[in-house]
Amino acid sequence: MLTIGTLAKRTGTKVQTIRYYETIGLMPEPERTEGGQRRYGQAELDRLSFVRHGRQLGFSLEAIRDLLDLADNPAQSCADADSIARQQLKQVEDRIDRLVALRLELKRMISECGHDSVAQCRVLEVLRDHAECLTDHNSIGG
Amino acid sequence: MLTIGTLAKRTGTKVQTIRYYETIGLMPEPERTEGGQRRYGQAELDRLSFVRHGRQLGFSLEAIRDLLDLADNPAQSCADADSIARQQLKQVEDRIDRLVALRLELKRMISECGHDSVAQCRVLEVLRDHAECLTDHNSIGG
DNA sequence: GATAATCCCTCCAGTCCCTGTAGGTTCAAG
DNA sequence: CTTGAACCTACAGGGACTGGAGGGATTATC
Repeated sequence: MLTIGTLAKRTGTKVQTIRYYETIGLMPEPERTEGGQRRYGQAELDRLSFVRHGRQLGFSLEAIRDLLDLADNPAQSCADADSIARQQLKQVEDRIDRLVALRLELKRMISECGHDSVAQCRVLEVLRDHAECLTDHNSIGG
Repeated sequence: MLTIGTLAKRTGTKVQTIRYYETIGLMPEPERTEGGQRRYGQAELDRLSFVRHGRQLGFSLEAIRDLLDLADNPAQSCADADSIARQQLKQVEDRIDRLVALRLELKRMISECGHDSVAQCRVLEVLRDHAECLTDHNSIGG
């Protein structure tokens, strides 16, 4: 029987976040001690690990909820899970592309800077000048 | 003289977002027509492009504000801008690493799935089983 | 068995970065 | 001059947490 703090540490989650997951129905209401404190078992540890891992991988809580629903009703086909994964893969590749472009830009900014002299600092120009060519009207993320 | 809608289109921003940037002081209060509608010029287009580009590249509004402050006071050294860029680069590389790991995971999930049969669908197991090894107690981002 | 440190509880407000809606006004085209 | 799109303000909501106040429970130590 794990306390909420232990569960938090084991999964790299904040205690409040676990309680938040409970309020939105992503985590079940756990057992309580006589004093009213939450106690968790292996099932909850697994489930929270799943959630956290999904979040770290960029899934929205909504997508994670869908996957958990699939897990809770294993009699269904995995086509749904597959399509969720495919959708996610696209977004992930998009993000990687943009971040790689950013990395390049930042490296160039840093290499062109570092002279401690305004005349040679092009950080701001770089960011401004490339604004239009890179505007792709996509959502920024979040 | 550009309307807010035109500015929005040119920069891939929503109209409300531009007004929001104004309320938080990231964009200046623009000229108005007699009727009270906002009209923008090249300076605002540049500034907003800068902001959006920064956002697309993963900068927080706070970091962007810092950079804009530097741009507004060009008499300072660029050491500050440089350190902002360096900090950002680290975060970007972190995110890339995590996303690349995710991509791999997702690809494996998809390749192992697609059989439309529960017995062979390992999506959920993959996500759960790898939860602990990848827990790194880092912030998830945002 | 008392005490102190640490953890836990609820409730609620705040953060970040927008996004959407309601109800009304202005502008440009035909 | 009328229509319809675009604009205005003001405010609520959303996603995913995060932090704090004020108080109770548990555990380790003396």
